[in-house]
Amino acid sequence: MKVYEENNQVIVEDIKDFHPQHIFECGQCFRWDRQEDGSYTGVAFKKVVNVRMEHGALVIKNTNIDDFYSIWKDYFDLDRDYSMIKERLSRHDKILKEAVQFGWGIRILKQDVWECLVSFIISSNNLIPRIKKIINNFSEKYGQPIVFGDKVYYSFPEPNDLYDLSVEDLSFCRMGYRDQYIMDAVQKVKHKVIDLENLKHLPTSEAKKELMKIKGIGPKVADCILLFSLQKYDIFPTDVWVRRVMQHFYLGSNADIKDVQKYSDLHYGDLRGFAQQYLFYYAREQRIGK
DNA sequence: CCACAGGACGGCT
DNA sequence: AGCCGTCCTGTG
Repeated sequence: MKVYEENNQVIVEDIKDFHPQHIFECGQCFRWDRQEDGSYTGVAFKKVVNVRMEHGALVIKNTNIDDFYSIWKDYFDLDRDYSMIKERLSRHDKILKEAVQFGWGIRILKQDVWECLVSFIISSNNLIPRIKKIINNFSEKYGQPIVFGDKVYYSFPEPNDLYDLSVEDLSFCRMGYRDQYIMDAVQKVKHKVIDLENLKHLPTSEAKKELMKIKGIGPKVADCILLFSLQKYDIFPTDVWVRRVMQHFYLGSNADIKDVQKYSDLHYGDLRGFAQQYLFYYAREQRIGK
């Protein structure tokens, strides 16, 4: 990995298994938007950057070497060998091999825990375009403005920004009944009922139990937080799309979520999280099961 | 106007 | 423990 900075951008040469469209549209994040030239602009860790691939190099605009090493290298999971993961998964069966080929440039981002937690509470019983809109409303109101190009972006609000709010203060975000769940999360963080920084160090099942103390976090939402921000890869978040693709290819239409969990435990082992991402993206883009 | 799409809660057995 | 009506908003 050769890295250098020029003109307020960082260029990382010889990057494999990285395709912005796959990464930002496989359902793991909500704050990245496709630009007309196919690049993606997004907000993470209070920064706005634009990302694209060019001749095998990753080009990150509006950043510098320091931020690359303190933020983006980890965020984009650049130290992980995805070729190895894809090879191992492809050996499983024809379906998974096809899903891996289809989403060849997927990476699992290492997102901020608080942002991920709030975002996936909002995601429950909800559709992706609306989730993005709600998170934008929320950030615009309680985050900090960041100018990039001719636009203003907003950082994701931190717990401190929200301590004094009431549910009524969230109503304009249009998140519906989920507003009280967000306030419950704010209160539990404020009063240290849950310690977000410590979750990473707990075993997966313990961390999951902790997360589910918050209203609005059930098994699926907890699994997403574990996978996308706590680096727990031995889980298989199962939403309707994942259930459908598993029914369609492996388990038949009578399979429920428990059957899906059992199957993934048995077959994908420590690569469950990665398998889920390839299958989810494949299922959604191909509208499998619909 | 109605049907539908999305997980979790809570009250019921 | 498991079942199921209900929660909110936006789209077709």
